[in-house]
Amino acid sequence: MKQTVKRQLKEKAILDAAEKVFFPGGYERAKMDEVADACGMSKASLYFYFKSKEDIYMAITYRAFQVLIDIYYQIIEQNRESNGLERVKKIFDGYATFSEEHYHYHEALFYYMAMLRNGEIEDRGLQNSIYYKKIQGIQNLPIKIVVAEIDAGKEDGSITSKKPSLLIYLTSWAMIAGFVKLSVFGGVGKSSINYLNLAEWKESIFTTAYNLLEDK
Amino acid sequence: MKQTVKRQLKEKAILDAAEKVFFPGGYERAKMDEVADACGMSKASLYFYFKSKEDIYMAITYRAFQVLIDIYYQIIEQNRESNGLERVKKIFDGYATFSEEHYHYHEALFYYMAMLRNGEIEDRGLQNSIYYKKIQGIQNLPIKIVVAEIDAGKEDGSITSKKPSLLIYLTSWAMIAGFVKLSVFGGVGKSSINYLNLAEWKESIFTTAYNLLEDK
Amino acid sequence: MKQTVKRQLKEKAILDAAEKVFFPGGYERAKMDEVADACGMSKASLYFYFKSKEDIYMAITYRAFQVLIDIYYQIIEQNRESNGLERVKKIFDGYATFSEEHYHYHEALFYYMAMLRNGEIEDRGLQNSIYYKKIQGIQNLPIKIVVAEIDAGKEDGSITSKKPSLLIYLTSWAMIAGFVKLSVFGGVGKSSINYLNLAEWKESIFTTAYNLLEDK
Amino acid sequence: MKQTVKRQLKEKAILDAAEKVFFPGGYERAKMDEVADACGMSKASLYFYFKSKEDIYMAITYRAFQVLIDIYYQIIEQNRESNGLERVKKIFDGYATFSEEHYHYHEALFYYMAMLRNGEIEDRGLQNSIYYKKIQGIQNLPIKIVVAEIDAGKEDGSITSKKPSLLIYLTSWAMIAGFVKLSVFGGVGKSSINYLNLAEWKESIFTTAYNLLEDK
DNA sequence: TATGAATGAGCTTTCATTCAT
DNA sequence: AATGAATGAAAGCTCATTCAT
Repeated sequence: MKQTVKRQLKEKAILDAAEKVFFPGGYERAKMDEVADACGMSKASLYFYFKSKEDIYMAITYRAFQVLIDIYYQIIEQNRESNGLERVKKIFDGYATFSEEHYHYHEALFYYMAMLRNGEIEDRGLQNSIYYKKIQGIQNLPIKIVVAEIDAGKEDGSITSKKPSLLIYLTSWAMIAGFVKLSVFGGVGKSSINYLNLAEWKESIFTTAYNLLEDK
Repeated sequence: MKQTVKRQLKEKAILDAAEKVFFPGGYERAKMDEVADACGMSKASLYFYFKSKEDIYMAITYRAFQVLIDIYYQIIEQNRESNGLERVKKIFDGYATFSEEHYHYHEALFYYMAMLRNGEIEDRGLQNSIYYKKIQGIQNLPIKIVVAEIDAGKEDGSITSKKPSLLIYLTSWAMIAGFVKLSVFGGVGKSSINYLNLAEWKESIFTTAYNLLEDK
Repeated sequence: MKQTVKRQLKEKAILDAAEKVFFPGGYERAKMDEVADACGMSKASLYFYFKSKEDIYMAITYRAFQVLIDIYYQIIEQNRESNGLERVKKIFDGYATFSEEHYHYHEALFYYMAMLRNGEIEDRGLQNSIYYKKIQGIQNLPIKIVVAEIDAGKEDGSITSKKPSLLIYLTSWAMIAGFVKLSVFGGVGKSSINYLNLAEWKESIFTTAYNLLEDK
Repeated sequence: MKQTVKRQLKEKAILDAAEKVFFPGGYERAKMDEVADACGMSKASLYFYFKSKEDIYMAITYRAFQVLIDIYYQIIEQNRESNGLERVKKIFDGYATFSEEHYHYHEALFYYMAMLRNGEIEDRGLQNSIYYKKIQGIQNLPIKIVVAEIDAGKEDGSITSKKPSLLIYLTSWAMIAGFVKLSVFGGVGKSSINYLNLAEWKESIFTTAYNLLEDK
């Protein structure tokens, strides 16, 4: 039992280091040497705990899913008393917070989805990665959870929209994810026309998302 | 003069090939050898026309901006008679079409923006790339163009929203871009909950975007 | 005493496993991990019982010598009544059987002799291997035994050849060993010219070998 | 044309170097770094001329076949006037010379045959090696050539043996190959019993081989 | 005794880039 | 203008061996 704990601690240390190394420059540009340095182990040790570089990346992606799912569950837990509408709004806020505070996890999620789309999982021989399998087990949870909450809101009457719950969620997700990706532009733009009050924009995004729940 | 034309033709050939090579697997995974093969030149020749691999990528990104801007201009041209609202709606449609038909350009645009955000331009010594400079000259145009049209719509009374035009555009862009990125999920999902009618979703996205113009 | 027995049992288990792992692909391609797996021990344990990978190989080579010598002794024992000629013939048969049934031991013997030739024993720091020393003690026995039998045959008149006994043995050994190595060709060849009846060939080999004993 | 010549020269240089590096310690122990050093090129250049380490080895093996075949052809050419028996005897001598003077080629031939036997060609992804394909084209030639000469000898009456020609050749080959492998023992043995006059032994080997042609 | 963990030192191979012609 | 050839500098991964417990 102790062994297992120790091992998990080490794996965590590696993943923590890997995140630091992988995210600034992207997966491809990161080097295993750097990961090893970053966690004070030898490169060979990395391979004792993980099968390959890609395996580490899959483990991080798994974390990304876990973190998002945890956030969702927590929000639901903490708003047990509220109605569905309130909970779903909080969830939207939660996603925005997640993608701002854990921008790299957000990226990892999208990177993973792109891999799914392109069929790269098999190209890269990832079918056997334990972490890929773990991800498969939970990759639909974020959607499932929120859709269930939207449904609950419809049931308790707080959400009046007639749109399919899945459609509501995905549209909101798209909007918020797009916002996160683009928000860089509000800050980067230097010409007057580009100037945008980020806070104001964000508020607008959320208003629009909330509106979806009310079928306006 | 002839020389220049010839050179441009070669450059075009290289970029056409590079697009085919770069996009399926991403910039990092693409190899100059493949680009050379794809355009029937020697690797060394590539370096006669472009300074580096990244330079080629910048040239492609420049193309991406050009293509989008062209689409916008064309739409405006072809709808000179309509009012601002109609033109802006067409522009939204145009962006969706662009990102579906030229998915790789869409990606290139976002890749470029990510580089801006992370300050990687300098990290990778791209400040001197001619194409980077060219991009700088037009990178704000897409926004400028659309914002101008929204303003026109407000002027001619067809757009009633009180929101800042930039905000309207960016929010719509975010939504549509997010949709494009996520639409994979509608197709990938196999469980019943994940099943989503893509056309329906898209319609919903556009309705929401259009609504932004009317301040509902 | 018990300890020693236990230890010997473990060593045997390791060597059994090592043989299975070493031979299909050769010594260099075999991995200690595989040996460990094959005998259900940890890699580290291997190093408790043997000094190194090469040491294990030396131990196997020692086994190879032992097995061959045992076969010789047994044949002699079982043919105590026969004359020298008969015993030597049986020994030749025995060698063929040995090299067919224990092909890997046969290979090990030759691998060892190649190492002797190239002076690799010292190159690889094997002088101190206990098993190398053990081998040194018996490496000449196979020759000695058979030469003695040939001499006996000459003495009892059953072997009429005037050739030196050592020469007779080595020539026969060469022939049979060469046959074993080449017999693959009889089977591999697909063109009609390559077709060879292996049994017929083997018989011819033995006839030739037997003839050596009769000085034809 | 000049280009091709130059390239062939370089390839030759690499193979010459590789032989020096590969043979003393064996293929597995050799390092590409050493090969590069030995021919004064960069390691990367090696990969410009050859696809992989194994490819180089296949090229060397191809050489081995070529050298042996050349020797056979030369002997036949130079003994056009003699009868079949004489030519075949000379060929036997030729093989012995080949395997003594080019011991490493001799080894390469056997290494290759072992690979065929074990089906390692496919295991190691060698099916696509150009040199593997080249080898396939000539691997049966040595046998074919000699068998044809034995047949010729039977025709002209100089070879009286009734044995199948293939069998005669393979038996002789086995004997001589075995001799080459074992001859180390004549030199290595230190005890009196091991002392063997190599020349005498060799003579005996050849006498035996020659006898095969006369069906004694 | 036994082993999970750790690692130094390599390994083959890759690739963007440059050079010589 | 074009390219075959060359290469420096990695990169990911491996493995026999050792250490700590």
